[in-house]
Amino acid sequence: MDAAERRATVLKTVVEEYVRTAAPVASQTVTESRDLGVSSATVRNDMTQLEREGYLAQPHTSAGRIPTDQGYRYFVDHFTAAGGLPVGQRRAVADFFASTHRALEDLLHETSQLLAKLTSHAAVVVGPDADAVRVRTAQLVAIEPGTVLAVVVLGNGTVEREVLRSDLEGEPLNRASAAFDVALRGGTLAPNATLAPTGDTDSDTLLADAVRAVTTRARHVSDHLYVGGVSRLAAEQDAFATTATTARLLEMLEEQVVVVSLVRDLLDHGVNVSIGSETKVDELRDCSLVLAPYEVEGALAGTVGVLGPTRMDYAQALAAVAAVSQQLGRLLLPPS
Amino acid sequence: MDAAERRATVLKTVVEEYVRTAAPVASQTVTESRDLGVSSATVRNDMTQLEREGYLAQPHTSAGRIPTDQGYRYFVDHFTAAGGLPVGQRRAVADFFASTHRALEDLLHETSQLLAKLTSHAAVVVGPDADAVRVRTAQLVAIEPGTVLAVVVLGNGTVEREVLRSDLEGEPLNRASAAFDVALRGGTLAPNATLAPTGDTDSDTLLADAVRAVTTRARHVSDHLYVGGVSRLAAEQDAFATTATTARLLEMLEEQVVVVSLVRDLLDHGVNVSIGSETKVDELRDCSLVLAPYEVEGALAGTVGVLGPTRMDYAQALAAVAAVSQQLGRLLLPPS
DNA sequence: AGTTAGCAGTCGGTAGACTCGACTGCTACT
DNA sequence: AGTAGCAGTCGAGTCTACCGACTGCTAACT
Repeated sequence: MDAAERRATVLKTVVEEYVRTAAPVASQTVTESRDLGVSSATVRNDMTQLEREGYLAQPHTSAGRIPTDQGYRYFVDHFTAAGGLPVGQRRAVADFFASTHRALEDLLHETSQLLAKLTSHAAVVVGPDADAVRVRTAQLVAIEPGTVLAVVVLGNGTVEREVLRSDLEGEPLNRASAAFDVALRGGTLAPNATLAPTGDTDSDTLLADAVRAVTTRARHVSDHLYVGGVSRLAAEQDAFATTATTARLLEMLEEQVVVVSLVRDLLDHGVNVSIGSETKVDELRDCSLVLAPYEVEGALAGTVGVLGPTRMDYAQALAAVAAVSQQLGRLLLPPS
Repeated sequence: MDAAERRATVLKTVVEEYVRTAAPVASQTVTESRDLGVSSATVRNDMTQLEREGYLAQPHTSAGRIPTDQGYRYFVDHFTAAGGLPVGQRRAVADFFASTHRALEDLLHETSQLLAKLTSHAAVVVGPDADAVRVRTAQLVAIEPGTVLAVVVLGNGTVEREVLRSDLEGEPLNRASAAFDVALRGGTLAPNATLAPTGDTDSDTLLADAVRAVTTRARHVSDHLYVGGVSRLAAEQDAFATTATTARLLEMLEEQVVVVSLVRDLLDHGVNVSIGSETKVDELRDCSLVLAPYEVEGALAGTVGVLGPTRMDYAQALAAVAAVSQQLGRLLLPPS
């Protein structure tokens, strides 16, 4: 083992110990927890170099080292190769997805809670970008006198519906419904569908209403963020500076839009783990995001992620998001 | 002003001051903030008596007094008569409900956030008990080959839908749909509807499926708890003993079921304000709930509430829930 | 050159002593 | 019944000293 290799091992050990104990790691702790065949003095030298290179930091002069964001980054990139989930957890995931038969919203919500439970951190589930989901079928149905329901089935299995006011019924409604289907089917819900006039004013009005309602609503729903395990954030308080920090974090999660676009943005750039200040969002300075996309029929359908302090068990989090995203994607496959 | 009357005023002042400053209130503070025409020594005597009677407590010997739960109770029962909301807030509520046109779920969710913003506390919105909502209309619609959508319109304006697998279409589906409507219309979604056989096996199967799916789902949805402003809870940390307390509180809110049944239970007993340990739930020992039911067409449709520390501006919270619940009820009126 | 033992130096955290000041409760007086 | 005044209590803040957990350096060793 040459010197560079040993330093990498020292870094690895520091990260693991720090994640485990939350206390700065001393050189002696390193030599004790792992047989490097060198003394603590040598480790000390390695540590000073790792600090010079930016992988470690010292909270104060006479203390052990803690990893910097860069240190975690190196750890994640080099030491977290595809670990599986422990059997117990793997089973929990399987059970959850086997026993479930819920509407999509509930499923996603409960998935976020499952992930939170698995990792003991907060978890997020983000729906697919509205522009990326294709319409499988669309129609208009009279449900009460004066009330029409617009129903849209999406590629990821969601059924969106929107209540509309209209006195249309019978054959004119059927024509409007057919036109509605033509306008949307196969396309995305981006609000740019061209509407073929049906030749009937009432139908045209209803049609326009329906398309507008459905497109705006779809955008709304697909930008929805499901958050599970927020209580973990409060429990992890000590990792954050002040209670005000936690409050700001919760606020951001409630606003949803920031996190949703952040998650999408990260995945667009192929990033699966974003550590501390790598995430450019100030509120997330002390947090890391571990993400995995889930796919339905080969198409990106959404993202699951874990949100925890930078001091997090990345290997475990990666295994958890991988397992959950895979199972979730399988479950969402239309049972054709 | 006789002695008893003065003591009540002292109690009132202590509550108001403590709510404002979060610091134990000294006898001198009372005489300064309100012209009682007596000296601080007299107030001290009043305070000892109020303490003996259980309305006030001393954190330690040489400190001012803080209200007990019983003290808050007296305050709420005697000094919070029907205050209105300040114009600015009243306007904010009106604007919110005027500009909104959303699906019910989103509306309730955003209502909880509105209420949180108004009061600077966490807010909850609880849907109506599933057993209390009547079905306005129900039907089955083919949306894709092999897929049928069960649509149920409820008395409070909700539209529930459930995706079912069935190859039924055309006339047999229409018959099943009619039977579905007959089975549910006018009744509640309690899972006890009697199903009249249609004489066709496939139809009967679908019908049974649909009824089962809809009843279980409705129960699920109506037990849903919308929580807004959780970040406020974190910000109010100092009111709670430890960060662990906050975490437990958040956990409970995430579980939903405890809070939902608690809220329903309280309202069933005509309680609008539940203070600290009056709420028998341990996690809520330091919290108060201020509730107001909202009604649609004279029937109880749900509840809005504020969840904050016992040290809360009750008058303001009461005004806020009253304004919001009233407007929400009005908005949910079917625009007939 | 890399490694090591040993030792001096740094600094956070804790414990104890002390003071300050914010209150109360009591007593004696009006 | 109400008040003034005073003694007494106790939390909170400050200061000091000290311990101990580490490091960084130096000099010796392989």
